[in-house]
Amino acid sequence: MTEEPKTRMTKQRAAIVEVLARGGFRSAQDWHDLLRHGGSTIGLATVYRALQSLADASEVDSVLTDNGETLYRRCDSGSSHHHHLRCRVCGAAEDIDIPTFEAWASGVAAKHGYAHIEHTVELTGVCNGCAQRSF
Amino acid sequence: MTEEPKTRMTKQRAAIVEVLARGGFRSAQDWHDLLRHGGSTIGLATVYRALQSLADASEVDSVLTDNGETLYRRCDSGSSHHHHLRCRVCGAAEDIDIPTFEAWASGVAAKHGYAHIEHTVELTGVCNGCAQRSF
DNA sequence: TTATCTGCAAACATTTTGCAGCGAG
DNA sequence: CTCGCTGCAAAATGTTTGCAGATAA
Repeated sequence: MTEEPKTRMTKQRAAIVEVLARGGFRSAQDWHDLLRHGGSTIGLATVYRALQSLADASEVDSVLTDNGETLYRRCDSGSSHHHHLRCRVCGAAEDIDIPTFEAWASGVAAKHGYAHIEHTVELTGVCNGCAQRSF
Repeated sequence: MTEEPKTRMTKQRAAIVEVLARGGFRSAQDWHDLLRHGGSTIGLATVYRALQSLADASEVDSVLTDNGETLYRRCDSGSSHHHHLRCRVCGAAEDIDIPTFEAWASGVAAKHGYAHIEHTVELTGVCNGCAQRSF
């Protein structure tokens, strides 16, 4: 039988969930720094493992930056598939809807004879606040 | 003064351009394997450096996979900004047009007060041929 | 000639894994 | 008591860099 191990709520995992609650996209290492900074002695590997399992459980979103780092962010649980508009300067992110995009993607795929489509859409920019600060 | 070094057409660079000509997205290491397989004794670092400089010169496209690898492909020179529909199985890729996407992206960005927008759109699937082969 | 390119190996950065002990259930 | 979780350090991966010698222009 295929039996999934059940997740235990440890102090470390709780700490991770807590810092994640403050929102924003950060790399695993950044979250780790944040935790240590807050007094935790949690290990980096543990953070990676926890973020991985949380991502599997769809409790965090993960996106890939241009330089190959993975960023994680607490996911609005219950909310289904969506995308983000992220500020390159301050890391803030808005959840955005793609009303026509999903349909469009399937359409293009079908037209080319492709099946099992997956898509990555990442929008980045400079938010209002950061724009005023920089220019 | 800022003086850009000018590119020399060496045997290795020519070999790289040649294998790139067969099309498809491949990782730097895959291109390297392909070259060695074809009798070249080119070094991996050279392949990385060449792909980098070709990418700077917009002669190759590069995309980032989910597992952090960078894939490179000869770019249809002259053709402007576009996106791809790539087969996860055989690596084939179609250039696709996004008529409404660019406009939509700017719209969403404006609505949220974001400027200097950049976007990444990557579609992957299983192409007709591979689908028949697998199922 | 001479500045760029090359191959090699070592350096890097990020993420994953092995292992012995800890601790939630 | 069990079995998953933890921290540490070591391994793995993908990419970049330093250097001495080769080579295009």
